[in-house]
Amino acid sequence: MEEQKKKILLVEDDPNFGIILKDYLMMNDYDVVHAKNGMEGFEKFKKDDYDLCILDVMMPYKDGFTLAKEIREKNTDVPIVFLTAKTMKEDVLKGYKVGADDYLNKPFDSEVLLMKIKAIMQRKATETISDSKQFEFKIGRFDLNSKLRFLKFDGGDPVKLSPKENELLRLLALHENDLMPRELALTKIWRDDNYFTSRSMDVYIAKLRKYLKLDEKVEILNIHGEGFRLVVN
Amino acid sequence: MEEQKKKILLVEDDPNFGIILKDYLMMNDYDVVHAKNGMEGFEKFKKDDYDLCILDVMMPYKDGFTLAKEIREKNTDVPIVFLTAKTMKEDVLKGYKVGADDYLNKPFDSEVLLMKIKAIMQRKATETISDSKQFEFKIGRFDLNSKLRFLKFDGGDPVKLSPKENELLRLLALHENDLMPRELALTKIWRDDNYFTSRSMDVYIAKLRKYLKLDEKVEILNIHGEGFRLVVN
DNA sequence: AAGCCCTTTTAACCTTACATTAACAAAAAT
DNA sequence: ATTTTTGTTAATGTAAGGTTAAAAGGGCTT
Repeated sequence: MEEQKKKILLVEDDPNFGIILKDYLMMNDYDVVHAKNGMEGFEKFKKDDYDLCILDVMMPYKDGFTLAKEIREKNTDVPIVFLTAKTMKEDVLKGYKVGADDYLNKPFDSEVLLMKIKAIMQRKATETISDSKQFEFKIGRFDLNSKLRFLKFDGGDPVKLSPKENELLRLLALHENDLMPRELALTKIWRDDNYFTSRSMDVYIAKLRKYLKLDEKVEILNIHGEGFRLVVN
Repeated sequence: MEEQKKKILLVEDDPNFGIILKDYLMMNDYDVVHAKNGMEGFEKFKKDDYDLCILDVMMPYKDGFTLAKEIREKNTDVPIVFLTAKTMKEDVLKGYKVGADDYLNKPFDSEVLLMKIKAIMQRKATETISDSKQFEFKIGRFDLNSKLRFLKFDGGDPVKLSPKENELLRLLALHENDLMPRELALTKIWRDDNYFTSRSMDVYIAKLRKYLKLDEKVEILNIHGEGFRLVVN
Protein backbone atom coordinates (compact mmCIF):
# COMPACT_ATOMS: atom_id res chain seq x y z
CA MET A 1 0.00 0.00 0.00
CA GLU A 2 1.46 3.29 -1.10
CA GLU A 3 0.99 6.23 1.20
CA GLN A 4 -0.16 9.25 -0.75
CA LYS A 5 0.76 12.65 0.63
CA LYS A 6 -2.13 15.04 0.98
CA LYS A 7 -2.05 17.86 -1.49
CA ILE A 8 -2.66 21.38 -0.33
CA LEU A 9 -3.19 24.47 -2.44
CA LEU A 10 -1.90 27.50 -0.58
CA VAL A 11 -2.83 30.88 -1.97
CA GLU A 12 -1.07 33.69 -0.16
CA ASP A 13 0.29 36.93 -1.61
CA ASP A 14 2.81 37.82 1.09
CA PRO A 15 5.92 36.09 -0.27
CA ASN A 16 7.75 35.74 3.03
CA PHE A 17 4.85 34.42 4.95
CA GLY A 18 3.84 32.21 2.07
CA ILE A 19 7.20 30.54 1.85
CA ILE A 20 7.46 30.02 5.55
CA LEU A 21 4.03 28.48 5.74
CA LYS A 22 4.69 26.31 2.74
CA ASP A 23 7.92 25.00 4.24
CA TYR A 24 6.28 24.38 7.54
CA LEU A 25 3.50 22.36 5.96
CA MET A 26 5.92 20.41 3.81
CA MET A 27 7.97 19.59 6.87
CA ASN A 28 4.81 18.10 8.23
CA ASP A 29 4.39 15.83 5.29
CA TYR A 30 2.01 17.66 3.07
CA ASP A 31 2.46 18.24 -0.60
CA VAL A 32 2.07 21.99 -1.01
CA VAL A 33 1.55 24.10 -4.11
CA HIS A 34 1.93 27.80 -3.48
CA ALA A 35 0.17 30.39 -5.60
CA LYS A 36 0.90 34.07 -5.15
CA ASN A 37 -2.52 35.48 -6.00
CA GLY A 38 -6.07 34.56 -6.77
CA MET A 39 -5.56 34.28 -10.52
CA GLU A 40 -2.62 31.98 -10.21
CA GLY A 41 -4.45 30.09 -7.51
CA PHE A 42 -7.35 29.31 -9.78
CA GLU A 43 -5.08 28.25 -12.62
CA LYS A 44 -3.29 25.83 -10.34
CA PHE A 45 -6.52 24.58 -8.90
CA LYS A 46 -7.84 23.67 -12.33
CA LYS A 47 -4.71 21.76 -13.21
CA ASP A 48 -4.77 19.33 -10.31
CA ASP A 49 -6.79 17.69 -7.57
CA TYR A 50 -6.30 19.03 -4.08
CA ASP A 51 -7.29 17.71 -0.70
CA LEU A 52 -7.45 21.15 0.85
CA CYS A 53 -7.28 24.82 -0.11
CA ILE A 54 -5.89 27.47 2.21
CA LEU A 55 -6.78 30.91 0.95
CA ASP A 56 -5.72 34.29 2.14
CA VAL A 57 -8.65 36.67 2.06
CA MET A 58 -6.83 39.89 1.23
CA MET A 59 -5.08 39.52 -2.08
CA PRO A 60 -4.54 41.70 -5.13
CA TYR A 61 -6.37 40.91 -8.40
CA LYS A 62 -8.69 38.38 -6.91
CA ASP A 63 -9.57 38.12 -3.24
CA GLY A 64 -10.01 34.88 -1.40
CA PHE A 65 -13.78 34.88 -1.51
CA THR A 66 -14.01 35.32 -5.24
CA LEU A 67 -11.50 32.57 -5.67
CA ALA A 68 -13.44 30.35 -3.28
CA LYS A 69 -16.59 30.88 -5.28
CA GLU A 70 -14.84 29.85 -8.47
CA ILE A 71 -13.38 26.82 -6.79
CA ARG A 72 -16.79 25.86 -5.47
CA GLU A 73 -18.24 26.00 -8.96
CA LYS A 74 -15.81 23.39 -10.09
CA ASN A 75 -15.81 21.34 -6.94
CA THR A 76 -18.38 21.39 -4.17
CA ASP A 77 -16.48 19.11 -1.87
CA VAL A 78 -12.91 20.26 -1.44
CA PRO A 79 -12.41 21.79 2.01
CA ILE A 80 -11.52 25.46 2.11
CA VAL A 81 -9.85 27.30 5.00
CA PHE A 82 -9.57 31.06 5.00
CA LEU A 83 -6.85 33.17 6.50
CA THR A 84 -8.35 36.47 7.63
CA ALA A 85 -6.32 39.45 8.70
CA LYS A 86 -8.06 39.90 12.03
CA THR A 87 -11.27 38.92 13.68
CA MET A 88 -13.41 40.48 11.02
CA LYS A 89 -16.86 39.20 11.56
CA GLU A 90 -17.91 40.26 8.10
CA ASP A 91 -15.19 38.16 6.59
CA VAL A 92 -16.02 35.17 8.66
CA LEU A 93 -19.68 35.25 7.74
CA LYS A 94 -18.92 35.79 4.10
CA GLY A 95 -16.52 32.90 4.22
CA TYR A 96 -19.07 30.48 5.54
CA LYS A 97 -21.54 31.60 2.93
CA VAL A 98 -19.27 30.54 0.10
CA GLY A 99 -18.83 27.23 1.81
CA ALA A 100 -15.73 27.53 3.92
CA ASP A 101 -14.89 24.73 6.26
CA ASP A 102 -12.99 26.88 8.66
CA TYR A 103 -11.05 30.09 9.06
CA LEU A 104 -8.03 31.26 10.95
CA ASN A 105 -7.19 34.71 12.24
CA LYS A 106 -3.76 36.01 11.45
CA PRO A 107 -1.45 35.89 13.24
CA PHE A 108 -2.18 32.31 14.13
CA ASP A 109 -0.34 29.55 15.78
CA SER A 110 1.11 27.07 13.36
CA GLU A 111 0.32 24.12 15.57
CA VAL A 112 -3.30 25.16 15.63
CA LEU A 113 -3.34 25.31 11.87
CA LEU A 114 -1.88 21.84 11.75
CA MET A 115 -4.55 20.50 14.05
CA LYS A 116 -7.26 22.11 12.00
CA ILE A 117 -5.87 20.57 8.87
CA LYS A 118 -5.73 17.21 10.52
CA ALA A 119 -9.27 17.48 11.78
CA ILE A 120 -10.54 18.46 8.35
CA MET A 121 -8.66 15.69 6.59
CA GLN A 122 -10.00 13.21 9.08
CA ARG A 123 -13.52 14.38 8.45
CA LYS A 124 -13.01 13.98 4.74
CA ALA A 125 -11.51 10.55 5.18
CA THR A 126 -14.66 9.22 6.79
CA GLU A 127 -16.92 10.76 4.18
CA THR A 128 -14.82 9.86 1.20
CA ILE A 129 -14.73 6.14 1.62
CA SER A 130 -17.20 5.24 -1.06
CA ASP A 131 -17.62 8.29 -3.23
CA SER A 132 -14.00 8.87 -4.14
CA LYS A 133 -14.25 8.26 -7.84
CA GLN A 134 -17.91 8.96 -8.27
CA PHE A 135 -17.81 11.25 -11.24
CA GLU A 136 -19.09 9.02 -13.96
CA PHE A 137 -22.57 7.62 -14.02
CA LYS A 138 -24.63 5.55 -16.34
CA ILE A 139 -28.26 6.62 -16.23
CA GLY A 140 -30.33 4.48 -18.56
CA ARG A 141 -29.08 5.32 -22.02
CA PHE A 142 -27.25 8.39 -20.74
CA ASP A 143 -23.71 8.83 -19.57
CA LEU A 144 -23.03 11.58 -17.12
CA ASN A 145 -19.53 12.83 -16.63
CA SER A 146 -19.81 15.20 -13.76
CA LYS A 147 -16.19 16.13 -13.75
CA LEU A 148 -16.33 17.44 -17.29
CA ARG A 149 -19.96 18.40 -16.87
CA PHE A 150 -21.52 16.76 -19.86
CA LEU A 151 -24.30 14.35 -20.59
CA LYS A 152 -24.22 11.95 -23.51
CA PHE A 153 -27.20 10.10 -24.98
CA ASP A 154 -26.46 6.76 -26.63
CA GLY A 155 -22.83 7.77 -26.97
CA GLY A 156 -23.82 10.70 -29.20
CA ASP A 157 -22.88 14.36 -28.88
CA PRO A 158 -22.30 15.44 -25.34
CA VAL A 159 -24.59 18.16 -24.01
CA LYS A 160 -22.89 20.61 -21.70
CA LEU A 161 -24.36 21.03 -18.25
CA SER A 162 -24.14 24.15 -16.14
CA PRO A 163 -22.53 23.74 -12.72
CA LYS A 164 -25.85 23.59 -10.92
CA GLU A 165 -27.44 21.24 -13.43
CA ASN A 166 -24.44 19.02 -13.11
CA GLU A 167 -24.32 18.91 -9.34
CA LEU A 168 -28.00 18.27 -9.04
CA LEU A 169 -27.98 15.43 -11.52
CA ARG A 170 -24.94 14.00 -9.83
CA LEU A 171 -26.64 13.99 -6.46
CA LEU A 172 -29.69 12.34 -7.98
CA ALA A 173 -27.51 9.73 -9.64
CA LEU A 174 -25.69 9.01 -6.40
CA HIS A 175 -29.06 8.11 -4.96
CA GLU A 176 -30.41 6.35 -8.04
CA ASN A 177 -33.80 4.79 -7.40
CA ASP A 178 -33.69 6.10 -3.90
CA LEU A 179 -34.78 9.27 -2.21
CA MET A 180 -32.58 12.31 -2.70
CA PRO A 181 -33.83 14.61 0.03
CA ARG A 182 -34.58 18.18 -0.94
CA GLU A 183 -32.67 19.40 2.03
CA LEU A 184 -29.57 17.53 0.97
CA ALA A 185 -29.41 19.22 -2.40
CA LEU A 186 -30.16 22.60 -0.90
CA THR A 187 -27.46 22.37 1.72
CA LYS A 188 -24.89 20.72 -0.54
CA ILE A 189 -25.43 22.73 -3.68
CA TRP A 190 -27.14 25.93 -2.67
CA ARG A 191 -25.69 26.08 0.82
CA ASP A 192 -28.85 27.60 2.08
CA ASP A 193 -32.36 26.38 2.54
CA ASN A 194 -35.10 28.92 2.01
CA TYR A 195 -38.10 29.52 -0.18
CA PHE A 196 -36.15 30.97 -3.06
CA THR A 197 -33.36 28.45 -3.23
CA SER A 198 -36.02 25.80 -3.07
CA ARG A 199 -37.83 27.30 -6.04
CA SER A 200 -34.55 27.63 -7.86
CA MET A 201 -33.99 23.96 -7.37
CA ASP A 202 -37.40 23.18 -8.83
CA VAL A 203 -36.44 25.13 -11.90
CA TYR A 204 -33.37 22.96 -12.26
CA ILE A 205 -35.41 19.82 -11.83
CA ALA A 206 -37.51 20.97 -14.77
CA LYS A 207 -34.38 21.53 -16.84
CA LEU A 208 -33.03 18.11 -16.04
CA ARG A 209 -36.33 16.49 -16.91
CA LYS A 210 -36.12 18.14 -20.29
CA TYR A 211 -32.70 16.66 -20.94
CA LEU A 212 -33.69 13.27 -19.67
CA LYS A 213 -36.86 12.79 -21.64
CA LEU A 214 -34.93 11.42 -24.59
CA ASP A 215 -34.98 8.14 -22.71
CA GLU A 216 -38.51 7.46 -21.59
CA LYS A 217 -37.32 4.87 -19.14
CA VAL A 218 -35.60 7.53 -17.10
CA GLU A 219 -37.56 9.91 -14.93
CA ILE A 220 -37.31 12.15 -11.93
CA LEU A 221 -40.16 11.54 -9.54
CA ASN A 222 -41.18 13.84 -6.75
CA ILE A 223 -41.90 12.65 -3.25
CA HIS A 224 -44.07 15.39 -1.90
CA GLY A 225 -42.41 17.28 0.89
CA GLU A 226 -39.39 14.99 0.92
CA GLY A 227 -37.38 15.26 -2.24
CA PHE A 228 -36.83 13.61 -5.59
CA ARG A 229 -36.07 10.21 -6.93
CA LEU A 230 -34.21 9.40 -10.13
CA VAL A 231 -35.62 6.13 -11.42
CA VAL A 232 -34.52 3.97 -14.30
CA ASN A 233 -37.15 1.44 -15.29
CA MET B 1 -45.28 20.28 6.16
CA GLU B 2 -43.70 18.71 9.13
CA GLU B 3 -40.20 19.97 9.69
CA GLN B 4 -37.70 18.06 11.78
CA LYS B 5 -35.72 20.41 13.98
CA LYS B 6 -32.07 19.70 14.62
CA LYS B 7 -31.33 18.74 18.18
CA ILE B 8 -28.48 20.37 20.07
CA LEU B 9 -27.04 19.40 23.42
CA LEU B 10 -25.68 22.49 25.14
CA VAL B 11 -23.51 21.93 28.20
CA GLU B 12 -22.67 25.19 29.94
CA ASP B 13 -22.33 25.86 33.63
CA ASP B 14 -22.83 29.61 33.63
CA PRO B 15 -26.60 29.77 34.10
CA ASN B 16 -27.10 33.23 32.61
CA PHE B 17 -25.01 32.65 29.58
CA GLY B 18 -26.47 29.18 29.14
CA ILE B 19 -30.03 30.42 29.12
CA ILE B 20 -29.27 33.23 26.75
CA LEU B 21 -27.48 30.96 24.34
CA LYS B 22 -30.22 28.38 24.54
CA ASP B 23 -32.89 30.94 23.79
CA TYR B 24 -30.91 32.35 20.92
CA LEU B 25 -30.49 28.93 19.35
CA MET B 26 -34.13 28.08 19.86
CA MET B 27 -35.12 31.32 18.20
CA ASN B 28 -33.12 30.10 15.27
CA ASP B 29 -35.10 26.94 15.02
CA TYR B 30 -32.99 24.45 16.86
CA ASP B 31 -34.23 22.10 19.48
CA VAL B 32 -31.95 22.73 22.45
CA VAL B 33 -31.40 20.73 25.62
CA HIS B 34 -29.37 22.55 28.24
CA ALA B 35 -27.27 20.72 30.82
CA LYS B 36 -25.59 22.62 33.63
CA ASN B 37 -22.49 20.47 34.05
CA GLY B 38 -20.59 17.59 32.59
CA MET B 39 -22.36 14.93 34.61
CA GLU B 40 -25.78 16.10 33.66
CA GLY B 41 -24.58 16.56 30.10
CA PHE B 42 -23.58 12.95 29.81
CA GLU B 43 -26.84 11.75 31.33
CA LYS B 44 -28.81 13.76 28.81
CA PHE B 45 -26.60 12.63 26.00
CA LYS B 46 -27.26 8.99 26.75
CA LYS B 47 -31.00 9.53 26.82
CA ASP B 48 -31.41 10.95 23.34
CA ASP B 49 -29.90 11.38 19.89
CA TYR B 50 -28.34 14.72 19.13
CA ASP B 51 -27.22 16.36 15.92
CA LEU B 52 -24.63 18.50 17.64
CA CYS B 53 -22.99 18.98 21.06
CA ILE B 54 -21.77 22.35 22.26
CA LEU B 55 -19.56 21.95 25.31
CA ASP B 56 -18.07 24.51 27.60
CA VAL B 57 -14.51 23.55 28.50
CA MET B 58 -14.34 24.92 32.02
CA MET B 59 -16.94 23.27 34.15
CA PRO B 60 -17.12 21.91 37.70
CA TYR B 61 -17.25 18.14 38.31
CA LYS B 62 -16.46 17.19 34.78
CA ASP B 63 -14.73 19.41 32.25
CA GLY B 64 -15.63 19.60 28.60
CA PHE B 65 -12.81 17.41 27.37
CA THR B 66 -13.59 14.56 29.69
CA LEU B 67 -17.21 14.78 28.67
CA ALA B 68 -16.23 14.84 25.01
CA LYS B 69 -14.17 11.72 25.47
CA GLU B 70 -17.10 9.92 27.04
CA ILE B 71 -19.39 11.08 24.29
CA ARG B 72 -16.94 9.89 21.66
CA GLU B 73 -16.90 6.47 23.25
CA LYS B 74 -20.59 6.13 22.73
CA ASN B 75 -20.80 7.93 19.42
CA THR B 76 -17.96 8.54 17.00
CA ASP B 77 -19.97 10.70 14.65
CA VAL B 78 -21.80 13.41 16.48
CA PRO B 79 -20.15 16.81 15.89
CA ILE B 80 -18.69 18.52 18.95
CA VAL B 81 -17.98 22.22 19.30
CA PHE B 82 -16.05 23.56 22.27
CA LEU B 83 -16.44 26.89 23.95
CA THR B 84 -13.09 27.95 25.37
CA ALA B 85 -12.65 30.86 27.76
CA LYS B 86 -10.01 32.63 25.72
CA THR B 87 -7.53 31.86 23.03
CA MET B 88 -5.90 29.10 24.95
CA LYS B 89 -3.81 27.22 22.54
CA GLU B 90 -3.53 24.28 24.91
CA ASP B 91 -7.27 23.97 25.00
CA VAL B 92 -7.65 24.19 21.30
CA LEU B 93 -5.10 21.49 20.64
CA LYS B 94 -6.52 19.25 23.30
CA GLY B 95 -9.96 19.79 21.83
CA TYR B 96 -8.96 18.65 18.41
CA LYS B 97 -7.27 15.66 19.91
CA VAL B 98 -10.47 14.36 21.43
CA GLY B 99 -12.16 14.80 18.08
CA ALA B 100 -13.73 18.23 18.15
CA ASP B 101 -15.19 19.60 14.99
CA ASP B 102 -14.63 23.18 15.93
CA TYR B 103 -14.11 25.56 18.79
CA LEU B 104 -15.15 29.06 19.65
CA ASN B 105 -13.44 31.58 21.86
CA LYS B 106 -15.58 33.34 24.39
CA PRO B 107 -16.77 35.96 24.01
CA PHE B 108 -17.93 35.07 20.53
CA ASP B 109 -20.33 36.52 18.08
CA SER B 110 -23.63 34.72 17.99
CA GLU B 111 -23.95 35.04 14.24
CA VAL B 112 -20.61 33.38 13.82
CA LEU B 113 -21.73 30.52 16.01
CA LEU B 114 -24.82 30.15 13.88
CA MET B 115 -22.79 29.98 10.72
CA LYS B 116 -20.49 27.40 12.21
CA ILE B 117 -23.43 25.29 13.21
CA LYS B 118 -24.86 25.56 9.73
CA ALA B 119 -21.54 24.61 8.17
CA ILE B 120 -21.20 21.61 10.43
CA MET B 121 -24.73 20.44 9.76
CA GLN B 122 -24.11 20.76 6.06
CA ARG B 123 -21.09 18.59 6.33
CA LYS B 124 -23.11 16.01 8.19
CA ALA B 125 -25.90 16.06 5.63
CA THR B 126 -23.91 14.07 3.10
CA GLU B 127 -22.99 11.30 5.44
CA THR B 128 -26.54 10.68 6.49
CA ILE B 129 -27.54 8.41 3.68
CA SER B 130 -29.31 6.04 5.98
CA ASP B 131 -29.95 2.41 5.22
CA SER B 132 -33.37 1.42 4.05
CA LYS B 133 -34.17 -1.98 5.47
CA GLN B 134 -36.13 -0.72 8.43
CA PHE B 135 -38.58 1.01 6.13
CA GLU B 136 -39.83 -1.98 4.25
CA PHE B 137 -42.77 -4.11 5.31
CA LYS B 138 -44.59 -7.04 3.84
CA ILE B 139 -48.32 -6.96 4.49
CA GLY B 140 -50.05 -9.94 2.93
CA ARG B 141 -49.60 -9.53 -0.79
CA PHE B 142 -48.55 -5.92 -0.35
CA ASP B 143 -45.14 -4.37 0.01
CA LEU B 144 -44.90 -1.13 1.88
CA ASN B 145 -41.87 1.06 1.40
CA SER B 146 -42.32 3.76 3.95
CA LYS B 147 -39.19 5.64 3.01
CA LEU B 148 -40.24 6.11 -0.59
CA ARG B 149 -43.85 6.18 0.51
CA PHE B 150 -45.40 3.66 -1.81
CA LEU B 151 -47.44 0.51 -1.59
CA LYS B 152 -47.12 -2.29 -4.14
CA PHE B 153 -49.63 -5.08 -4.72
CA ASP B 154 -48.20 -8.35 -6.02
CA GLY B 155 -45.12 -6.51 -7.22
CA GLY B 156 -47.25 -4.40 -9.59
CA ASP B 157 -47.35 -0.65 -9.98
CA PRO B 158 -46.62 1.20 -6.80
CA VAL B 159 -49.35 3.44 -5.41
CA LYS B 160 -48.11 6.62 -3.82
CA LEU B 161 -49.01 7.27 -0.21
CA SER B 162 -49.33 10.65 1.41
CA PRO B 163 -47.16 11.29 4.46
CA LYS B 164 -50.02 10.66 6.86
CA GLU B 165 -51.26 7.56 5.03
CA ASN B 166 -47.73 6.28 5.05
CA GLU B 167 -47.02 6.91 8.71
CA LEU B 168 -50.31 5.43 9.78
CA LEU B 169 -49.88 2.28 7.76
CA ARG B 170 -46.36 1.96 9.02
CA LEU B 171 -47.50 2.17 12.62
CA LEU B 172 -50.16 -0.43 11.95
CA ALA B 173 -47.61 -2.70 10.29
CA LEU B 174 -45.25 -2.34 13.22
CA HIS B 175 -48.04 -3.73 15.38
CA GLU B 176 -49.27 -6.27 12.86
CA ASN B 177 -52.02 -8.50 14.27
CA ASP B 178 -51.80 -6.54 17.44
CA LEU B 179 -53.52 -3.52 18.83
CA MET B 180 -52.29 -0.17 17.59
CA PRO B 181 -53.75 2.23 20.13
CA ARG B 182 -55.54 5.28 18.79
CA GLU B 183 -53.63 7.45 21.16
CA LEU B 184 -50.32 6.19 19.87
CA ALA B 185 -51.02 7.25 16.33
CA LEU B 186 -52.44 10.55 17.44
CA THR B 187 -49.45 11.47 19.53
CA LYS B 188 -46.86 10.10 17.12
CA ILE B 189 -48.34 11.28 13.87
CA TRP B 190 -50.65 14.12 14.71
CA ARG B 191 -48.78 15.25 17.81
CA ASP B 192 -52.06 16.20 19.34
CA ASP B 193 -55.04 14.32 20.60
CA ASN B 194 -58.38 16.01 20.22
CA TYR B 195 -61.71 15.47 18.57
CA PHE B 196 -60.65 16.79 15.20
CA THR B 197 -57.34 14.98 14.88
CA SER B 198 -59.16 11.86 15.92
CA ARG B 199 -61.71 12.32 13.14
CA SER B 200 -58.90 13.04 10.74
CA MET B 201 -57.31 9.77 11.65
CA ASP B 202 -60.56 7.94 10.97
CA VAL B 203 -60.60 9.45 7.53
CA TYR B 204 -57.13 8.04 6.94
CA ILE B 205 -58.17 4.63 8.18
CA ALA B 206 -60.91 4.66 5.56
CA LYS B 207 -58.38 5.57 2.88
CA LEU B 208 -56.05 2.78 3.90
CA ARG B 209 -58.89 0.26 3.87
CA LYS B 210 -59.61 1.25 0.31
CA TYR B 211 -56.03 0.56 -0.73
CA LEU B 212 -55.88 -2.68 1.17
CA LYS B 213 -59.05 -4.28 -0.08
CA LEU B 214 -57.23 -5.66 -3.13
CA ASP B 215 -56.10 -8.44 -0.80
CA GLU B 216 -59.16 -9.75 1.03
CA LYS B 217 -56.94 -11.44 3.57
CA VAL B 218 -55.76 -8.09 4.84
CA GLU B 219 -57.98 -5.87 6.92
CA ILE B 220 -57.96 -3.13 9.48
CA LEU B 221 -60.25 -3.94 12.39
CA ASN B 222 -61.49 -1.48 14.92
CA ILE B 223 -61.36 -2.15 18.61
CA HIS B 224 -64.00 0.12 19.93
CA GLY B 225 -62.59 2.85 22.09
CA GLU B 226 -59.11 1.38 21.95
CA GLY B 227 -57.65 1.61 18.49
CA PHE B 228 -57.07 -0.46 15.38
CA ARG B 229 -55.60 -3.76 14.43
CA LEU B 230 -54.03 -4.66 11.12
CA VAL B 231 -54.67 -8.36 10.56
CA VAL B 232 -53.38 -10.68 7.88
CA ASN B 233 -55.34 -13.93 7.71
C1' DA C 1 -17.96 51.25 -21.02
C1' DA C 2 -21.20 48.71 -23.96
C1' DG C 3 -22.76 44.65 -25.51
C1' DC C 4 -23.05 39.68 -25.47
C1' DC C 5 -23.31 35.10 -23.65
C1' DC C 6 -24.06 32.01 -20.09
C1' DT C 7 -25.89 30.91 -15.71
C1' DT C 8 -28.82 31.59 -11.92
C1' DT C 9 -32.56 33.70 -9.52
C1' DT C 10 -37.00 35.65 -9.17
C1' DA C 11 -41.67 36.03 -10.58
C1' DA C 12 -45.87 34.53 -12.21
C1' DC C 13 -49.35 31.39 -13.07
C1' DC C 14 -51.13 26.97 -13.03
C1' DT C 15 -51.70 22.11 -11.40
C1' DT C 16 -51.43 18.60 -8.07
C1' DA C 17 -51.15 16.84 -3.47
C1' DC C 18 -52.49 16.90 1.23
C1' DA C 19 -54.85 17.55 5.53
C1' DT C 20 -58.77 19.10 7.71
C1' DT C 21 -63.46 19.79 8.40
C1' DA C 22 -68.32 18.95 7.71
C1' DA C 23 -72.06 16.06 7.08
C1' DC C 24 -74.50 12.09 7.50
C1' DA C 25 -74.84 7.00 8.07
C1' DA C 26 -73.95 2.95 10.70
C1' DA C 27 -72.32 0.35 14.87
C1' DA C 28 -71.55 -0.18 19.45
C1' DA C 29 -72.15 0.93 24.10
C1' DT C 30 -74.93 2.78 27.81
C1' DA D 1 -83.61 4.66 23.12
C1' DT D 2 -80.15 7.67 22.85
C1' DT D 3 -75.46 8.89 23.27
C1' DT D 4 -70.89 7.96 21.75
C1' DT D 5 -67.79 6.18 18.63
C1' DT D 6 -66.62 4.87 14.04
C1' DG D 7 -67.19 4.58 8.66
C1' DT D 8 -67.26 7.02 4.57
C1' DT D 9 -67.62 10.61 1.11
C1' DA D 10 -67.20 15.07 -0.33
C1' DA D 11 -65.83 20.02 0.01
C1' DT D 12 -62.50 23.33 1.25
C1' DG D 13 -58.24 25.74 1.94
C1' DT D 14 -53.40 25.71 1.82
C1' DA D 15 -48.89 24.29 0.63
C1' DA D 16 -45.72 22.17 -2.61
C1' DG D 17 -44.33 21.40 -7.09
C1' DG D 18 -44.20 22.13 -12.55
C1' DT D 19 -43.20 25.18 -15.99
C1' DT D 20 -42.09 29.15 -18.57
C1' DA D 21 -40.40 33.63 -19.03
C1' DA D 22 -38.24 37.69 -17.57
C1' DA D 23 -34.77 39.84 -14.69
C1' DA D 24 -30.28 39.91 -12.65
C1' DG D 25 -25.54 38.95 -12.38
C1' DG D 26 -20.83 37.85 -13.93
C1' DG D 27 -17.29 37.21 -17.16
C1' DC D 28 -15.48 38.17 -21.56
C1' DT D 29 -14.93 40.68 -25.84
C1' DT D 30 -14.70 44.51 -28.48
